Amino acid sequence: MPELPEVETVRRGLEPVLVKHRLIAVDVRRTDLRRPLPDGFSRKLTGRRVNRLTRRAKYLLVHLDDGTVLIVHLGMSGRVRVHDHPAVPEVHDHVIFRTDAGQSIHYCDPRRFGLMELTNEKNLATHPLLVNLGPEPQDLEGPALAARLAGRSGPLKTALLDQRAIAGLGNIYVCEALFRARLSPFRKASTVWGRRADRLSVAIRSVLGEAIAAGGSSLRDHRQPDGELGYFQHTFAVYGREGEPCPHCDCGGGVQRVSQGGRSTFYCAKLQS
DNA sequence: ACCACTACCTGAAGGC
DNA sequence: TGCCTTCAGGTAGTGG
Repeated sequence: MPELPEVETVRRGLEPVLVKHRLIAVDVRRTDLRRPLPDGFSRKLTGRRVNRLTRRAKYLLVHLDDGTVLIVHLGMSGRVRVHDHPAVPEVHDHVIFRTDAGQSIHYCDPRRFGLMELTNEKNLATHPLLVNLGPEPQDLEGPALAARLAGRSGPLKTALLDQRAIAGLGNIYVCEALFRARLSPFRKASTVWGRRADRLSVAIRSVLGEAIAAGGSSLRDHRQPDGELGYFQHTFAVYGREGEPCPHCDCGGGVQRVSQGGRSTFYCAKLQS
């Protein structure tokens, strides 16, 4: 689930739970996420107060009162659940944070592609995980987007997934943005400039903005023991809709699915060029 | 510098 | 019911 809008939704959901609160316990149940949790993870976080919660691309950043910054990535299957009272951990709840307000935050990640790292404010900007990230999509108007795509001979789809070019998009929102912009996923990335780049920029920002707004409306689900995130997918135009009629034309072929770089691309062959 | 491909790990879904 | 294959929102490492 976690692309930029989902991480932003998690950030907003956790803000009232964490900010200005103290971590009174950090229980590590598994250390082997995508990379091992740092040494002394629990000790370094326990007792700290959370000053701010920010986001960079798909990374969640927890800023603590001693200058420590906890970097969290949700990988493919990372989820966060807030419990108002201590709760029995589920199988894939790998890290549990407890706050001085009595709430517990369970970090759940079945595939363990997520990660947690510790750094500090001083080294945050140059941290290896963050230093090569491209700009946030919200900051990229057409010309700036074109500049990020210039010189790239590979397909547009692949370029948009490259976090060094533009940071925060994943497979779903790339498909959706390309459909909105009426651009072919196979088009050479460097051919997107001028009006096409304007269109793509608007499409990216609108699809992310709408997804965040939809996520925001379901934040209360975080609080509920059985609450699942799952809302915006009902509004996908093409993602996961292979074989269904194209929502904006009657091309007959409907939504197609192909594999690009090992990932599924959903698109309409007639509308997107 | 870029690109295609693979690996990491578990679970869900579909075919037989 | 069960076994097998395929696929899934991410990133990083390899070799061409």
